Amino acid sequence: MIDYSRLNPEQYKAVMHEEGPLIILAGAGSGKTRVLTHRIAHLIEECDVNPYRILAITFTNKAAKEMRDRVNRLVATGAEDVFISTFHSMCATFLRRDINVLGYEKSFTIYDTDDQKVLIREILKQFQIDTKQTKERVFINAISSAKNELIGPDRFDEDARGDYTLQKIAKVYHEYQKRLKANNALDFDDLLMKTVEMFNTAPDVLEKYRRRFKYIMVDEYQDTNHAQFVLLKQLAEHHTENGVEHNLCVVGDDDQSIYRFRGADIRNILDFENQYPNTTVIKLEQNYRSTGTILDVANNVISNNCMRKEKSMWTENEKGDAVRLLRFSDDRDEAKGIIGDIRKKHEDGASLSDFAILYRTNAQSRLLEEQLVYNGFPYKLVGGVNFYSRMEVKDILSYLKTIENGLDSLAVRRILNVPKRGIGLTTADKVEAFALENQISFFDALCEAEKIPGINSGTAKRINMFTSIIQAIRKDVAGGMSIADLIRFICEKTEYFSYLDDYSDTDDEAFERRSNIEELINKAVTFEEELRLSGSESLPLSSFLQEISLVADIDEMNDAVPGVTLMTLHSAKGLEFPNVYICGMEEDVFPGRTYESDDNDDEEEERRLFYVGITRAMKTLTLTYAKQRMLRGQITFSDRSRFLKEIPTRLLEMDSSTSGHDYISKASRGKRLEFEDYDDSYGESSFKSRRRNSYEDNDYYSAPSSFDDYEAVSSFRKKAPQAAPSKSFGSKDPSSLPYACGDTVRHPKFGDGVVKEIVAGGKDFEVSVDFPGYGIRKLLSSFAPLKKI
DNA sequence: AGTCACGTCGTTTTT
DNA sequence: CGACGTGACT
Repeated sequence: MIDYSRLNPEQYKAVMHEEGPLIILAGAGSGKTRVLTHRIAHLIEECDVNPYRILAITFTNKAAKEMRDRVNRLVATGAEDVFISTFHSMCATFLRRDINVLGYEKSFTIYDTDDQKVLIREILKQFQIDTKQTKERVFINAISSAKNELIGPDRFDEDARGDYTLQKIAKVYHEYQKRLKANNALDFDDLLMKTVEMFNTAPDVLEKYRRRFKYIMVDEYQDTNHAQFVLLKQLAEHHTENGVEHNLCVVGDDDQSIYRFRGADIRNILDFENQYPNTTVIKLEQNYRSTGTILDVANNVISNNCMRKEKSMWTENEKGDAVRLLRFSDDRDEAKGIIGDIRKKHEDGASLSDFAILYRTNAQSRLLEEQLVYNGFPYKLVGGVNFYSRMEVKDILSYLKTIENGLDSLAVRRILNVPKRGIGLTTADKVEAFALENQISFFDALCEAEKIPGINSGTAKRINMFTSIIQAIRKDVAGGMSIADLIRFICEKTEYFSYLDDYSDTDDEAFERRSNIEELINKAVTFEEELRLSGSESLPLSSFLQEISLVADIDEMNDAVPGVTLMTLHSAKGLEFPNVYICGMEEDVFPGRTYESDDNDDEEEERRLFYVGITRAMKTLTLTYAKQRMLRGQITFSDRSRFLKEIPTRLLEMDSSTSGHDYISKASRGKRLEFEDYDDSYGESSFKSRRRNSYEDNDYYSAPSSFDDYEAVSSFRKKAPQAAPSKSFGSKDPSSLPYACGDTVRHPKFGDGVVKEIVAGGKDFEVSVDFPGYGIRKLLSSFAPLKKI
């Protein structure tokens, strides 16, 4: 029996809704995930629906995992049969089964943005297009948005008539698709577009899914694009003997639509009722997350948008603290101030995991990280350089791809001369030309290297070395080697580690790169274990490659690891934290440059982003800005964000120690701040005194205050996350390790864990450590940056 | 073929 | 400022 007692009347109504289209307009913090999970549970437990016939689509893998866990807790059995997935993974799964109707191999690989860039670059070179005139970005963006609109190269061509630039793009688009197909690869946008295409081409395939999925649920509907809209329309026609029914339930909040830049079409949510007649509309307007004050701020800000469905969020929660607005002289002071503030609260007993610092662009994380490291605070950074796009990881993945699917020329080309084999660019180009001419793949051309004109026997020999390594590995894989062993095998055969040593500038860097490979091996182990447990019959290697090409940064976040969370406002969507800081509240930072046009749409999207940020906060919200900031290498002065003016002053508290003036208490009293009144331009002297004023009175505060100190921090930063290299390298005696069984150790990535077992192997020791939230990890003592604590 | 040094350009945001 | 690509040199 399911417990519905914690649902409010609207939530209950949504949960009980069974047949027919349903749109749930769920404001921030209104418990929409609770509604979705309860609805799934209700269908399974009380309506006797086979879980296998329910499809739930989320925005990220993390959200999907969370949803599955929660459904699991609600229903007795069957939760694992519900198809819970992201749009992209779902499409990849569908395509794996039937993409052959479009003339692709089922073993297709998925190209990430880097691969995309490489391919586009090659094409531009081939066509001798001057990238100074039209930058490659333009091509990538144009192709991507075309695909999101389901416009193929031919349609694009037709539409481009009369426009020189568009025609140029059309030509590139054609070639791009041709090459993708030749490489048996799909890019992210293809996953959606090709699925729609597959359904159009093979109605029987579509019918299979239409019959299967009787109930479809979509989260974050406001961020769907046209392709996703069409895909849903295709899928949601469930045929019964009485005709067609649309058991499509979408959940969204137009105020939280923040992905217009990547094709999200807000009209999908605004027009849903017109698209599906007889739609039931339910609004969830009670907020359970934030204090009254925070919600009040959010409502005030978002009310400045015109393009929105009217709704008003309310809460029964207490009013809580005022929202703080802190001013700093520059970006470094801002970082110091925020971390100092967290430190204060932490010493008063708050857990570091309760804090999140949000910013507009990833570049803003650096100074914050510096301060966190300086203070010795653990932190979790979401975004930035993706783990899977690190050079060494991409290298290994390219080996895996080559072994799995020799058609992916991009992967083959990448590793052809990695580690160095004396096969240069000119040779690779000759091979490519030969492959093109003879209509064979790049790899097959390599196999016939001696036949390629212009390649001497010496070079051909070296090429043969490469191809025979690949073929040797392929043979061993057929013998049923695990992915983890396969990676180790690749590293061994190619002497990859010694290549890394040569390649890296410092020992630290080499160490870091090795650790990343270790980490990849760990991920492979975990993946294969899960795959085995789930009883899936899909091929481990290809599903592994698919899975990792579809992980988002946010998916990698682990809630069990303690620490301050750092991420962009975009990544923060769907999350909540007791204490939230939003930094860089300045014009040209947030909102970012919208100089192109006076387009209100851009401003409104930025405002929604701000709204998303505000509504992440449960207890306290702190907004900060700096008068002066380093922006792409230039010191720039900027004004406060226009959004700050939209917050009534009665809800704000300005820190007088940072402002240096007591403007607020006098100026406020119910009316809005007129920021122009406070011209806070100040000279060097006040800059210094402010600096002193801010935090020096805190006797525990010891962040660097001079440039020299800062230099010390930088070098410290480099070393801090890593433990001293193990002195036991080469030794066989476990007691020479700085830790032993039962000790608690710290890992920069996994946090704290307990050493379970130490086994001597090869040159060093394999240490098993139980990290809460990650499970037991096997690490090599000479690689793993473990530190006893 | 591989290395080094210089120039350029750039920043949203992400599946 | 720093990453990255191009070009000249060994």
